[in-house]
Amino acid sequence: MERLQIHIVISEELYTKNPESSELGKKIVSRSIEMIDELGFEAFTFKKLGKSIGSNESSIYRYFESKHMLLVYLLCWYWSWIEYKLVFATTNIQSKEDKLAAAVDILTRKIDVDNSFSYINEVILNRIIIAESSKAYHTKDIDTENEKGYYTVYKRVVQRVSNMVTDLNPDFECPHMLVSTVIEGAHQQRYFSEHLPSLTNVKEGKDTIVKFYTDLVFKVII
Amino acid sequence: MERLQIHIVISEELYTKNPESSELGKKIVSRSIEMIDELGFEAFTFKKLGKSIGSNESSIYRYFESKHMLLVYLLCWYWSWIEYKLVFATTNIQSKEDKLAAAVDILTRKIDVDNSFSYINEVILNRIIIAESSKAYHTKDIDTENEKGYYTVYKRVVQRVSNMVTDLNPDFECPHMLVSTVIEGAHQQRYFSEHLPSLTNVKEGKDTIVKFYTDLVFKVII
DNA sequence: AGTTTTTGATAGTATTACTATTATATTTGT
DNA sequence: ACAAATATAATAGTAATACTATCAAAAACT
Repeated sequence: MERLQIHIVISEELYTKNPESSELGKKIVSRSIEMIDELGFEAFTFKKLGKSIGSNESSIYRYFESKHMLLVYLLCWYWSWIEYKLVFATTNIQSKEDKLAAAVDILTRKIDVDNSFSYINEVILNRIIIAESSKAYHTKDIDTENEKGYYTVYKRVVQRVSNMVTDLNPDFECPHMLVSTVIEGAHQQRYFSEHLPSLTNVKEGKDTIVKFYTDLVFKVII
Repeated sequence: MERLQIHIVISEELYTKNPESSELGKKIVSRSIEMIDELGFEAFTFKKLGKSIGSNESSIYRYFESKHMLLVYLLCWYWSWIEYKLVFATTNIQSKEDKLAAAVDILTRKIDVDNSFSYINEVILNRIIIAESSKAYHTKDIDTENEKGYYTVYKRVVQRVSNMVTDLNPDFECPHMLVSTVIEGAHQQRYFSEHLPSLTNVKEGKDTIVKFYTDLVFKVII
């Protein structure tokens, strides 16, 4: 991908102090991604993180109100990044079909090395999103948090792809449903293929998941 | 539905003492369903449950090793119950299309009152499955737990419906993927329609979700 | 050099997710 | 009816979690 001086801006409501504003902040974000991946979200704590980066628990709380908010921050970062990739990959594509196919590819493909953003490992972040993101919004606070706009970026990604669906078939009644099914389904299938393989049909080598959902989308919207 | 003297049997590995073997055990299960629904899985504790049923924390631990295992138990119960409904609703249907449609209906429909099993409220249990079940298998212990057979029933449900798909189209390559996408997708959409409505297109009254996934299945397997 | 800001260290709190022990009911077998 | 077996309740205790509060030390900026 083209190397640009771009920068992902995260809504102020998601942090207490902007982690991008200091070395410590960036370290918190980058190391937390690794640790959540290693330990799982439940076993991950700010105390362990502090110890691991040679800092203090209390310092981390100055950046993020709670580990829940850190997870929401990571989610938002991830979807902002996907949105950027999505827009980049679909502009200037004339054919509506090709455009939608490119979008589905971005949403369902396995993330491979990407160094656009120095201190964030997108490959690991992608694993976290797959394994842990449902824990962010399956809480009793979802409604107030949604009102505060914590999930705006994700919703915007769904909206963008829904528009491509509607462009192709203006009569299709459930574009959002289709797109969120594809996004969540693809993540789910990646998880299943590793841990509950009998719930899936992933074959070695070729990317069955991308093919399956691309095929699904075009068959459904006809 | 026909009233039968049937009984859902849960694998012994999922409990320390069978909750069906005593009044207290049944109370633990039925009240835990209500409380997890009210408080959410995180805020639900055995101490609160004990207090609420006029029993003691330590007594509950004699039935379930942990609240995680209680959740796994509930999941298993739920899928056993769905499997029973599934088999009941699809036997003796001659047409392969109708059979699959009946199966998809069972998997995606909103649960309404069912009193076959006295002490378990299936409507609330269904809400728990939708909101909390992902927390059961998104843990670092998934692989060992899967080996122990905690998710066998769920996998069997997917297998049964996959067989119906293959019956209709033996060349279709990803029946498991399709079926698990439908099951998880339908749950997800019900949750979204209540909490993140812009990710879905659910309309008042008619059951958009059932229609959407039924349509999807038949279009995809052609 | 002085002030502000940032970080680190320590302590403390309420709660959680348990385990262990002992006492008290309740059930059951004879 | 009574002892023995079993189930339940009450209490205490532990290590860890998810924080908050306070204060001192270090960096950074002016």
